[in-house]
Amino acid sequence: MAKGTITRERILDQALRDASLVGLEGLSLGKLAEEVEMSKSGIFAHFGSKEELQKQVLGAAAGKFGGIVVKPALTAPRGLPRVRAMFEGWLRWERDVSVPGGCVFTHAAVELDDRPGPVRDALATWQKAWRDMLAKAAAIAVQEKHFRSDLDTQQFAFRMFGIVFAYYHTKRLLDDPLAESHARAAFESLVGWASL
Amino acid sequence: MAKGTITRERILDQALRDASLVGLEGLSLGKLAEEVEMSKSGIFAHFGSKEELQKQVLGAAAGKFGGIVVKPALTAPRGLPRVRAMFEGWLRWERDVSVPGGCVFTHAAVELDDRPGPVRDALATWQKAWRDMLAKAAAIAVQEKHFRSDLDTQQFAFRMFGIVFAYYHTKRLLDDPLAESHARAAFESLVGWASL
DNA sequence: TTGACAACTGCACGACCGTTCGTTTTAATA
DNA sequence: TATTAAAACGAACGGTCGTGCAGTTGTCAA
Repeated sequence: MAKGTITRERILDQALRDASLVGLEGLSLGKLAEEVEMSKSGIFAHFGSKEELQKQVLGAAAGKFGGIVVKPALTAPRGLPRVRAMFEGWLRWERDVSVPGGCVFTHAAVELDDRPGPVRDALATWQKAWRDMLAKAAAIAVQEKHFRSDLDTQQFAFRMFGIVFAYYHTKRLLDDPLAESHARAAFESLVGWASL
Repeated sequence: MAKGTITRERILDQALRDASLVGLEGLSLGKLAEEVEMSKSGIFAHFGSKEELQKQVLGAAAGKFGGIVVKPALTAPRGLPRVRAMFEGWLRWERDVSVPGGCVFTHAAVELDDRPGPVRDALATWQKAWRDMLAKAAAIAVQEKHFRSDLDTQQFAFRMFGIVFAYYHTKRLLDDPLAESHARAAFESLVGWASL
């Protein structure tokens, strides 16, 4: 692997950690430069603009998310087990060391929902893809007869998002240690609702 | 009313609109000064620090929230009707003209969850108060025998938060026109779960 | 009408922002 | 080892940020 690529990945790893803490807008080239012990212009040269850096941070996050959540879930058996694996993976992702400040997508979603532009577009695309993966997994669970046949799979995905957002909020802002048990209870109830 | 008070309220109204779009960190005294047609230092003099401005913006938001959501809900009959009124008020709040960028609490919650300080503390206090109001309303619904007696009211509040967060995300970032119907469906299902 | 105080302005400050550019160092290649 | 391209640096740019402060304007009571 070329040296430039290695450096770029080190920068992106750190930028991802920063972004999970302060958001994509909060990213600072100067701060980043200190953290990876490079010059500001050296970092800048790798991306050409802050916006490009932000896009690549989102891409890096999507890569990690794929490894931590999506890939393991796809090895789980089709149907309910896979849906469960997605939920468990999602909770795991929120705690992962690569995003010490919590899910960077959640942070970015709130930051960017009123700021049109390519970064927002990229984020919306990732988020829709994940939502549709959840809905698809639910549809497969219907096929496998784990879920009832008249299930609204988009509604199912909507509720799963809700549970994870509430988990994020309850745990991170409210510092409530019961957040995880509340999330699991809500998920089990959701599965029950989908099953019959 | 003293002139200073009137000006301060005009500033806070505009700051609240700004904060709903760009967050509390994104607030800028310079931008605010243009918008209310005052000097930057004139604005600054009213608050003494940006942090104090942020706290007062949260306070102003809490005031509006009280008027738009809490007060109407408390005039609704005890029990399920009041719980419904809270949900409907919450959706109304997200669309209110005073917060064109959506719920300022949601934005601030994500921004501040990793930034300790008095602003974060103030926000967490407001949010816990609202969560506990929801739980209390559910408890009253249990009293009134609208909800089952073994209902976990904190879990109920957790799920209601989840539905509203998912609504916010689906509507604002994903631009999905079905967001509201998904939210209502999820809420009705929640009420069903709590009822028996 | 005058005096006193609140409200507001204008200017300047140091710090940090993203970005540009010419130069120097480092690494790969022949 | 000599050549060449990639990678990183350092200094500077124009701009915005929150903050401080001396001075001007406006308001209201005596």
